[in-house]
Amino acid sequence: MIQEDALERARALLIRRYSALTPLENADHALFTRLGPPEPVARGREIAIEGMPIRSPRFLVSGWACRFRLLGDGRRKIVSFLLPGDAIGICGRARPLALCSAAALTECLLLNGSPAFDDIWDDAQAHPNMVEALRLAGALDEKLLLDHIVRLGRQTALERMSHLLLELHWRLSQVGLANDWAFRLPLTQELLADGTGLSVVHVNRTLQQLRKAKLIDWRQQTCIILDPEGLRGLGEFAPPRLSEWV
Amino acid sequence: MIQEDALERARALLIRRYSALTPLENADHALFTRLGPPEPVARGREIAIEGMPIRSPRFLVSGWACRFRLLGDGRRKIVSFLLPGDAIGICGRARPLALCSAAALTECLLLNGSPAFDDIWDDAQAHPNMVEALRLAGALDEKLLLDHIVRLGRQTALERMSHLLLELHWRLSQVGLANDWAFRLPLTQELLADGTGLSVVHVNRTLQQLRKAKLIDWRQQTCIILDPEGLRGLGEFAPPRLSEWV
DNA sequence: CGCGTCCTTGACACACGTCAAAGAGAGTGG
DNA sequence: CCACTCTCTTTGACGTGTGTCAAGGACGCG
Repeated sequence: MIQEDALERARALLIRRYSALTPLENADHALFTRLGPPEPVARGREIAIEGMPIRSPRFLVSGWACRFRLLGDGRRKIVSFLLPGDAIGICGRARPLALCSAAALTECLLLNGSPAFDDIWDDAQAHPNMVEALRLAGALDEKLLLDHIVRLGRQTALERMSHLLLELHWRLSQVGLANDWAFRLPLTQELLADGTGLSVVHVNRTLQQLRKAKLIDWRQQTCIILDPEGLRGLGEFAPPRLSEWV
Repeated sequence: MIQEDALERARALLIRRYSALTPLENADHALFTRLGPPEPVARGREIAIEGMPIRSPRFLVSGWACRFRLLGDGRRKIVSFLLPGDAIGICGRARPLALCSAAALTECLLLNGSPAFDDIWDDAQAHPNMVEALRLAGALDEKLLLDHIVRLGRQTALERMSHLLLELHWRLSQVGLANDWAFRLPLTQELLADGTGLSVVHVNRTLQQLRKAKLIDWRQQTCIILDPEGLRGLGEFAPPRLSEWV
């Protein structure tokens, strides 16, 4: 059954993602078989609403989403992009109010994490590695937020774009969604603008600049980083030192 | 003894800060008597260094500090300001690598939190409220980071400054360091620039604009918010809904 | 008094935003 | 298979918010 097949791939992806953070055991792998029913979300649909209680912990297993905030006059800022393998609404047993909204940018598939998390919080001793992996995932999220702040506060358009592309590539490669330096980037320039704090027009020009400089190639939702070193020189993106994060 | 006196005030401040997040019991209050020796830090001195292991959990009990990142060419971005009552390096028992550097902006006093945290993590059941307060403090930190991202990505200089001033005022008022709408703001304009992602010159002009509009007054390190409503209209700062954060 | 740090100003440059309109593709329906 | 529409990208012209440079104050401090 295609449904089963998708679920199997989702589990493999989650295991890959969290194993990269800290080695997991069979007991941990088993957690991923205990995920709730898959929930497909259509593009544009909201996944969370700022100020409303978080529903339940979920894993994004396919598609792209984002967390965002709106200002009174309609200006929008994308706070972070959510990629396959990312968790949504993990905060122990608590169900606090969402700090920002989240929405699907493409067709998405979510898995309810409640059963697994009930197991984990019921007996944290039984899953020390999984608890550690979740802690590291949280630290990684924070690192990305800090990167984002530096990007917005002190980098030029060209640098921001380079940095963001390198970040996205690194994250996708962690879950096997990058072929070498090529990856699917299903974002419109408007979304990139809201992500980088630029205007659409300027995003367009910045991308053209990167293309003309032969640093990247981007056609039909596929981005290829042609010159990783060159791009790094601009963006100063440093992947997290996972192996040393204890 | 003056030392003892300062310690007593520090404890009261911490209790006030964390009680505001969730009601604490006597057992929790007792934790704050178990804090390590006070560590004074001179202005400009580093408190943490990006990429180095975090030393131990500490509480900032007086003075201002900040977390920051540096870019290759010396550009600096202040990621967040640390105010009295804020914790530094809390992440369970783990001692991961610091995600960014931190430095004292004024003379600071830190208290080592290790003894108290050992108690807490040894037996989390014994201090449910304190654990909850720490979780909320973490959520609050994240909220502030998200605010910061929106500020940098989608607000003008005038809006950013208004937002930041309202945030600082709210945080200081939580620990009793604001007299109504007046508070001590021991920052140079250069630091405000690194905090808002602007240049020093533009910070200067922005502040003058706020002053001319009779929204604020700022002299000798004392800031007075003359027109809270006006400032809020610009900055759109919304204090966290603590009472509803469950 | 002289020095350092910080604030303030003015003139100027430019990165980026805004506005408007014209392509380019992907679907859709006839 | 051709309009037709929609969304998204691309371009040009132009405006402006913010940065940069450079110099001069103001103030505290030794």
